Amino acid sequence: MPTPHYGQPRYRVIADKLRANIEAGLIPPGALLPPESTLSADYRASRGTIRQAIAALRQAGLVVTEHGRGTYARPRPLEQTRPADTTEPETRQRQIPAEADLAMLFEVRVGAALIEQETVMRNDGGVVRAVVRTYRLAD
Amino acid sequence: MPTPHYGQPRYRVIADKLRANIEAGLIPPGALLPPESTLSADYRASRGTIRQAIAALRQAGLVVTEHGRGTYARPRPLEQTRPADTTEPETRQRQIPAEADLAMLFEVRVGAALIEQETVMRNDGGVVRAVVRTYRLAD
DNA sequence: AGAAATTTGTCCGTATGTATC
DNA sequence: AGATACATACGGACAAATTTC
Repeated sequence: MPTPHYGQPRYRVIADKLRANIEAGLIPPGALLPPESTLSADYRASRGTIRQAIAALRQAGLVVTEHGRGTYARPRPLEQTRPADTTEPETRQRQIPAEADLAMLFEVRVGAALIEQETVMRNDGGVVRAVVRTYRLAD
Repeated sequence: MPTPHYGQPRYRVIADKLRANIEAGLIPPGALLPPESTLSADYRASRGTIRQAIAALRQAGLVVTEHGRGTYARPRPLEQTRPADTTEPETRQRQIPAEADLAMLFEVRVGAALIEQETVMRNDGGVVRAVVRTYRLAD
């Protein structure tokens, strides 16, 4: 068999099928995907091609892979309820005692009161993109 | 040659060397990198390994690749122009293992690699006004 | 315009290393 | 310690896009 990739390459096709299975709930969020060896047999593709497909899903944020363990479907493609809320950053504020590193920067004693403001930014899928923590003196 | 990847895998080492060459200006911005076949000979690595290294640079946004044409160094990653302005925020970036709280937010296991970017903002007198720490997933 | 050469893209098979169970 | 599963690396082959002659 040569390597004809008319239209879409095989790894793309396989990635799309896996994506469909995940989004359809056939592979529930948090569950392990079948191991690469099984997928290789199922889709009649080499392991390298399967890995390429999984890499595409990983880059799309649909799965996470852990060495020696497996590849998990991402918890929550979701939404529903709340129309525009998903892109809105969540912010929370609290008072904390200064750790050594922050105390040094602010030139206060360790344990001095600081205000920590934490903002969590997520993408449309609800996956955390970044966490921003801002520290100021309490006063 | 077997496959010993003690410490760092070969593709990582190669990627780092290429990155150094780019950032040192040895490969000027916008210029073509040597073709994969040449890199393969230069670094005594298979083409697949070279492609892995380039993929890492591409993901890092340092290069762009075009089918049939080649891989270009990206115009300007960052830095230069340091006007010694004391009120300018100082930013520093490093990789850290995820603490429990951040691991939970990012949905990774404790100890996973995170990028922490810390910016220290001072007033005219040099007193720290605020510290902003931004966390993202490494890679 | 067309053919050849160049260069990246895809795919396979195999072997071995490393992490987890 | 053994089995399972992902990671790295090699080599070869052919496809597809671009450039060159």
